[in-house]
Amino acid sequence: MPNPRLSEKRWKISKEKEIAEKWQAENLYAKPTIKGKLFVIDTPPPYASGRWHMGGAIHYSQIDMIARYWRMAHGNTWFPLGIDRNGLPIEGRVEKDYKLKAHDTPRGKFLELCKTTLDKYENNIRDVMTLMGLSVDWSEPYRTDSPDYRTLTQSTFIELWKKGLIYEATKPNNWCPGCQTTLADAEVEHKTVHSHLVYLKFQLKEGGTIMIATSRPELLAACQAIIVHPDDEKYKEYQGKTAIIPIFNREILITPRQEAKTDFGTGAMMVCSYGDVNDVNLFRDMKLTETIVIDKAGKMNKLAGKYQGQFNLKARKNIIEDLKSEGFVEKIEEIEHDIPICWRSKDALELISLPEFYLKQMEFTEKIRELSDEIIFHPSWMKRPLIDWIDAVSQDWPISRRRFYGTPVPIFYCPDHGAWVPETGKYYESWDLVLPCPECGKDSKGDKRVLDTWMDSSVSALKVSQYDKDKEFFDKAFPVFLRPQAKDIIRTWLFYSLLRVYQITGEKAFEHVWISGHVTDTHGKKMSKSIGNVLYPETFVEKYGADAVRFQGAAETKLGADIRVNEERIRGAKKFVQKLYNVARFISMFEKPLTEDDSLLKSSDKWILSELSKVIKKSIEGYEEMDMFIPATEIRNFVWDTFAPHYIELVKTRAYDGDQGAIITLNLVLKALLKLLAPIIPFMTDAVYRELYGESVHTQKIPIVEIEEEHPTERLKAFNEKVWGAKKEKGISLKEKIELDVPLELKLYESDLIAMHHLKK
RNA sequence: GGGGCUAUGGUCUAGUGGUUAUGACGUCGCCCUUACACGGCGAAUAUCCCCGGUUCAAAUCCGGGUAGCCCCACCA
Repeated sequence: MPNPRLSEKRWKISKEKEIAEKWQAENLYAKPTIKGKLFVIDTPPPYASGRWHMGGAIHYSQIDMIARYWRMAHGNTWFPLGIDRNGLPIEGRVEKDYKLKAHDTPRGKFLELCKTTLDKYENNIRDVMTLMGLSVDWSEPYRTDSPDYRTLTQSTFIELWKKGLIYEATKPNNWCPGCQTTLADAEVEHKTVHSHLVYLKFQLKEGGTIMIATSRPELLAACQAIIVHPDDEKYKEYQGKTAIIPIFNREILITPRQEAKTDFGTGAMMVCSYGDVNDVNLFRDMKLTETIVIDKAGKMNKLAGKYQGQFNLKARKNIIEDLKSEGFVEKIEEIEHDIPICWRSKDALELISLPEFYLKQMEFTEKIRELSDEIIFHPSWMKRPLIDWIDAVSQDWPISRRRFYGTPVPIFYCPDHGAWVPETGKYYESWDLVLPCPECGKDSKGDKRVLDTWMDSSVSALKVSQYDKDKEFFDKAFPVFLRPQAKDIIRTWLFYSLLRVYQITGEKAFEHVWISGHVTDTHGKKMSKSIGNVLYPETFVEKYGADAVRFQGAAETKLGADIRVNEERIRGAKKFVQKLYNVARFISMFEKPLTEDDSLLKSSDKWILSELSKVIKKSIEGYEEMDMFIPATEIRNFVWDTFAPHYIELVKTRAYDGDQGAIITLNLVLKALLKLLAPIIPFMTDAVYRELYGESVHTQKIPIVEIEEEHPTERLKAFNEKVWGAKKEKGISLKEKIELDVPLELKLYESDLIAMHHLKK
């Protein structure tokens, strides 16, 4: 056996590290210089508030596959990186890690702790990204908490303020008692809880009683009306009468309103500030006076009388007891209903009125729907959740947060001239800053609040396209080629990005949007620390290599579906990487062919090349749809089911004899396979390509279809299987001779078949 | 209450009108055939969720269910 040029018998996964370093040294993934259209990827800036698990590793590997393919197929691709560092998650992490409360800690000190903690997690993310072989350009990562990035956020704020799209208003909004801040609707999740529906008798001033059902009896003190449906015969005579609130003995009016449903509870409903959004609307429409009885910590305030100081759940329990003992309770039903909770802390939300800044979005929803029709979604049905959310948007976006680690609201207050905004293009640490009023020069203090972190990340498309830095680059890069992201942030990151970028540029932010499912554990369960099913990438990379982890990430499920991490499958992927290496090693035994002259090719050679052409075509189609499942499985099946067992066996003898046709073909196929798989398994393919062909595979062009001929592939395979079966049946070894005729339709390949099977006539 | 996705051998999965229904893992035989035993050859294992319909023909199209996951929605 001749010496293979690939000397190592096995592919050593420890080589992945060397290769990654080589990529760095050669600066392979640098920002393209400007010529023609630029393909910029609006990489999701990972949030640096915790150790990265398999979810991040696989998600970003998939994005990397798109980036690598696009670079090889279309050139001019830039895969930058940002790190998201603003907002609640890091504050929560710091409060937990250091066992303190942000509101009780000096602001400067707290911000410093956030920074250090962020750096720690950011390093972990970078390590994992390097480990996974991401082809990001590390040279200029942006951080959303850097003065540079925050300048962009503030400048866009100032622009929109001047356009009149931002205003301050006091209206009831989602309040998280745990995080001590207002939240946007997009940050609200729902949870089903067991609760009680309490039927209460209200005395009427005019005599008699009316019964209402409520799940929030602790809000009785805030009750301002009872409504009944205008057509409800049961309550016709009650309309306009006055009821007396139990315990608090305040008088309220019974009013007919369409909103009351005759078939729920008793048909009569109390309206309090604020049990839910329905109440908010009724207060507004009926011009009721709001009475807030729950404070910002979630405790009852002094308006709640004897219940003051109790958390609302506790107060609810107590008031039910009191109502019972005073004979107001008719009955109590067990119910299940959904309550709004905070996306971060999972605390139950209250509706509280506070002055906040709002960004107008109601008047833009129609436009965003139109823009979304101009964007190609991968997969197409993922547009649905976005449209659903657009339809669900019901109020403007509250963008100010009563928190600390965020971009400060760039608003200053002159004692004489009121709120004003400074010039764009600079960073303002407003909470710690006093500026002279542009009108009168008087000291103007900055606002103490910060912006919703989505105000920062929603302009990432502008950041990566150099909107604020490089006009020439921006013109070539905008709208941004691709927004890849996970499905759980459609209503936040995707929606807000489309909104904000449109408000600034008047255009769609992206040409393509690629949305992936969740990465789950082996059983399809979301990974979570409390369940204890969290898997970390380092373990798998160490055992099977990043190539194998990536391959399973590509070959596991189709576009948009959830991805299950499965160790068995990663092991299977490792086998495939090894199999391909073995094929390459076999081919490397023969001297590199001097020409690629196709007049030297035999029928068998043309057969495998036309099979290869089909695989290339299908793979490219898959890659263009950004669905790596297609190339991964197509190529895998081709290598394992066609190329290795049939073609290689067919031409082995010829190749050992030094036949150029066979050797040229083997190399052509190998090169094509390495290139086609390079986006998915970048390490092994690069090592082999460099060793055999002297260049990096990642700087190659994706191959195009070369030969298309009709060949009886299935019959060829069937014949081989027939011979193997026959030898097996006779109990003879494969190298023994056997008497069999080559069928007529396979005459073209007769000489190879005879040599392969040791046929005799 | 509305919507999306999914439903195929023990497990996972391919398959958008005609196939002996793919492949992987696992199981069971046989084999170190000069790239590969992390391999090769072969075997067993499927009422293609249920009920109707369209069609010469349905896993595949249509209607209606059921189950799981997810999203949206003010049932007090």
